Amino acid sequence: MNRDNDLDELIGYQVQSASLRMLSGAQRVLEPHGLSVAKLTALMIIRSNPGCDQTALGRALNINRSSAMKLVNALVARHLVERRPGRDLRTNALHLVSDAEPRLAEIVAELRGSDAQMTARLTGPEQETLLRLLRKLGAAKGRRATSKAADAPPA
Amino acid sequence: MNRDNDLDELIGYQVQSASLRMLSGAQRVLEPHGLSVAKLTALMIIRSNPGCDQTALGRALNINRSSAMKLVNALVARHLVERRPGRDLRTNALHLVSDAEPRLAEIVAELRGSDAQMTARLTGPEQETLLRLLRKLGAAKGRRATSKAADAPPA
DNA sequence: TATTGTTATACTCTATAACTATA
DNA sequence: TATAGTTATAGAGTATAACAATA
Repeated sequence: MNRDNDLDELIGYQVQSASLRMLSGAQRVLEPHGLSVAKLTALMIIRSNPGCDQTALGRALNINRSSAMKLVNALVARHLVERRPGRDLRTNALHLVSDAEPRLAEIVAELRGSDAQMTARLTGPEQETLLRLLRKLGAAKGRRATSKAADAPPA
Repeated sequence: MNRDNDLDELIGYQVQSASLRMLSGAQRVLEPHGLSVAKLTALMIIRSNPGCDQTALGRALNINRSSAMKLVNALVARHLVERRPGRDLRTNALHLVSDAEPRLAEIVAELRGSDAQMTARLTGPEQETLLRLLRKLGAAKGRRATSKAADAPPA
């Protein structure tokens, strides 16, 4: 197949292509654990913000309350997260369960291995440059990616 | 919200984050045209490979026959693509409709504008470097991203 | 009134499996 | 047998809208 393509010159398109390729590696690691990138990100956020509520988690993930609830349901079902009484009677306080921490560490280690494998084509300095440019591309300056989540205005 | 995150050091994670951010810009452009990134990519592939069949299109997009068919249905409904008789009686030959070319050109122009806007934070040389590294990251060497599409073995 | 969690419902994208016609 | 298209069905992820309890 001819892959000639007006889009190849767009950074957004190349980023998206690279993302899809690397995603497959991440999914190979995460699927056996019943996780996805979004779920793993949620776990990281909960770990860094113990006691946060579902709405705040949704805002951080750019999804709405309803979707955040489903995501938390899945993490609770996997015995990774628990809902404790929150700051008032409407609110849940999200916490990692006690043994989630080491499980998370193991998953991240596997992920690092997969990431290293998939970026082996680049030299060390190239990898550093790529990371720096990607971070610069995304460095928030008050603005956030627009989302359709009515319940999830900018964090 | 504290965004501390073990994953931020992973290239795959940064690529994915950047992809999600840039996707929102692309979607703003594509949605009014009833398109998505996958649909636009399909149009590019069909334009570069006039007469290709649906299964080949699916392979190129890493989706299976069934999904490729739905995608083509949507493009036909939008009067962008037509199915003509193929090389044998089982096969469709996919072609852009006659006026799709200028519509495509306009969409790509809009997309270029959106891309430029979203990468304005990087200098010109930085943009070139980023593009080069992303391409190097993805440069196929006989291998392809693994997919779950049973119908879509490597292209 | 506003907010949190929840439920019901729907849409998009993709997958698997089975069927039909053709090769 | 194998292949191309199709159909039916299902699952993941997300959205909107409405409701109850609480603030």
